[in-house]
Amino acid sequence: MLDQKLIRENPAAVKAALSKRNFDLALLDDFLAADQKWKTAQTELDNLRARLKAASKTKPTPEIIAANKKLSEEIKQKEKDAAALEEEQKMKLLFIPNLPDATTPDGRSAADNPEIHRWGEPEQKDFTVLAHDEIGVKLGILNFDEAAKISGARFVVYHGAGARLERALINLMLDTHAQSGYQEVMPPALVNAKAMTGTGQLPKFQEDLFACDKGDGLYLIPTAEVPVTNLHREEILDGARLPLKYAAYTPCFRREAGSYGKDTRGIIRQHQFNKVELVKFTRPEDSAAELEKLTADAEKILQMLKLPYRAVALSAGDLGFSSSKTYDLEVWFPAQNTYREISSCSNYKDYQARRAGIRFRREAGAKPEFAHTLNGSGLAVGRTLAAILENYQNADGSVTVPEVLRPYLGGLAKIE
RNA sequence: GGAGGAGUGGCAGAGUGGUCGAUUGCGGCGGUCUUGAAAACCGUUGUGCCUGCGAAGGCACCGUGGGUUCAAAUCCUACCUCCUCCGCCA
Repeated sequence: MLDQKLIRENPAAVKAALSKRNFDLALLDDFLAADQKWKTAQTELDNLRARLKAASKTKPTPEIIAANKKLSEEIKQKEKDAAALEEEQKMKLLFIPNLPDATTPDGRSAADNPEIHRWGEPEQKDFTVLAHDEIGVKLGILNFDEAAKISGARFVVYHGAGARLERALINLMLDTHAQSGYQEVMPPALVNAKAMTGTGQLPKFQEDLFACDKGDGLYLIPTAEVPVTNLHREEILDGARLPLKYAAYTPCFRREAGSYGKDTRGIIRQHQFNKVELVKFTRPEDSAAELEKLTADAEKILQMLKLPYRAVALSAGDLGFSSSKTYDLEVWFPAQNTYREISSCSNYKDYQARRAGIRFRREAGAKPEFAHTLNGSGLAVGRTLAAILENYQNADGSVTVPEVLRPYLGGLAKIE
């Protein structure tokens, strides 16, 4: 969330920044009004408490007790009022998105996202490349009928070399990131509401999440960003140890509400998919440079796999709710003749840190400051597999295994 | 799932109704001493919110919520987490 003092003291500047997003500025005024109400009530409450506190320290004569009793009742009522007002103020604050970074390009939608650079040249094939799902079914490594039977739409069953390829990709990614200094972690895939609030999925995006309905308050994670970022929730980190870098493989679960009709074929948009995620905790002054490095670390996987891709910068209007700056990596899909997102790398600055209470101390005795958090896919595994099925497809319907993966597949060079 | 025990400041650990934001020790920071360091000694050392240009001041926080009371770290209650034992289980 944003710093409430910043909103109070510079409402015009905050509005100007938020107006670059697709955000209803009236919500900001709502917040300011609620904030003022709460502050007034809280000040009155503090004054009453001060009176009772002083009175309670004197000897308890009957008169004093009678007077205190009255005061005490007044305080109780005021406490309820103030608590309700604070709740309202906080809730409104949680619905205000992050401010776009100064370097985030202006623009209203994905159509306005400028391309930053391209890597690799899409191979010119002298045959028609089949879509990843079509070739996957033909090769017997993807099965959508079985998935529909046991789970429903937007699920897939991997078989044989397909299952093995998915696993190989996970290992390649984790091994590579470990060598780049990321600590591998394997977190739970079920988390509580506090964690979801800390990273910004709740309260606004509840309908995008799968939730357990047995009253245990647990949600299936939509990304490893949630458990890994919340690893340090309500902590004060040692500034000397920053940046902290984590890499995690987890399955991810998304309802994909509101994406009806989009990517209904194939494994591009599934309710459950695998992803390796990179997460960093940095000092504020380092986060911009760390975003560049994190993006490069994700790109490295695509380069090792020799998959053509491009990097785009998300324009302010296309930016995720909690992000201040985001680069998307888009891999080439020959059958669709287009680049599709395979990684999203973001600098959240102190937005998640403030929600989740993630702070650090520059040195012993220094005041705690909010850390900056960043994360990015390194990469979405299913989409990587899909990209391989298309980019490495041969005229005879076989698929060559990228060289870097072969050691993970017992030397397998071709799926046929 | 059952039976017990415990959650207090960076850590350890006192505190069982008012004078407690909290004794003390360790650690941290500053200083004295020393050529320097160690030791010793002295001082200092939590977080958040609000008012204020500032100096300063006010309030809250002893796992979390609710309750009792004029007054709660302290009593009651529910929940969470951890530990020990039993059961069950991959």
